[in-house]
Amino acid sequence: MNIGEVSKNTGLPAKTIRYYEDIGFVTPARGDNGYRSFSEKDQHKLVFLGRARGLGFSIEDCRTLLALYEDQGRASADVKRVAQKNLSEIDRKIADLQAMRGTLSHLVANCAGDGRPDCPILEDLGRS
Amino acid sequence: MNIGEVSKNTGLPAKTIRYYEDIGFVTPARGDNGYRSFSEKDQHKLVFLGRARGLGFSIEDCRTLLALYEDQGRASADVKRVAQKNLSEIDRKIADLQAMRGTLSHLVANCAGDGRPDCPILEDLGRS
DNA sequence: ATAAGGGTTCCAGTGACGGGAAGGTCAAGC
DNA sequence: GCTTGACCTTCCCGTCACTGGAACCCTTAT
Repeated sequence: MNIGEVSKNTGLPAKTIRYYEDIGFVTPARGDNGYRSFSEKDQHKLVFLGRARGLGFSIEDCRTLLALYEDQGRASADVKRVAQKNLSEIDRKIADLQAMRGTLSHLVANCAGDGRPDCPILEDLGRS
Repeated sequence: MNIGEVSKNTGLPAKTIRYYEDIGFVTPARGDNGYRSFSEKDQHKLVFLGRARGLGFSIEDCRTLLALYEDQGRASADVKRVAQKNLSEIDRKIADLQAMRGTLSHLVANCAGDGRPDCPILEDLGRS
């Protein structure tokens, strides 16, 4: 398969697939014309990676997960540890965003949003 | 004031303050030795910027907010619009993260996390 | 005189790609 | 055979908001 078809099948942009080759996630064969020739297994890996990225795993975590995926003798504890770390990270990000959201929504609610210059948002940002 | 003191007072790293000068947020005077010499007003702006960044506003939004802050004839509607856009963006990010969190926490909960290779996390990522 | 602790500029790197240029290849239609 | 258009290739720069580090200058205290 050429990269275009793999892109369509996996939902990953061709640019991303080339990048994933650069960083060693897949190593597709090459045809005589220099085109990448992806196997089913390559495509399957890319689907795996797309899903892992979609769950917020970093590239390095994906590398670990892919290695575990291909290691029949893995311990599920190793997988779980990576996933839990990511989960904690996600929780931290949510908490950060919710703290921002709390302050900001309060300020927005109190701003008249009319033609007058008085604005609690700017007052808060500029308070001494 | 030298950059070190301003850094301490504002909580912003000196590197960040220099960067904020580069992009035109502040234009501190210079002493004979070439050192930056910050006024109270410069420092106040930096505090403002630090708070705005802390609420998730982008650099470009900060630029807009700073201009509005310094414009006595502003309309609070202009400020509110910027803030609401940021709030929407934050909401979108929270929703994305919570979707990840939902899937991931479910998978983590179902993973034994022991020495055996069976792992619902990898199974899900690799499902066909 | 020296050492510590400021300050300065400039360049490169981060994460995970995306945009776009310059060019090679392939299949279809005329 | 020629052209057209869609596809593919590599390469390099840009993103965002900084951060790290090198190489060097200035100030103050000992």
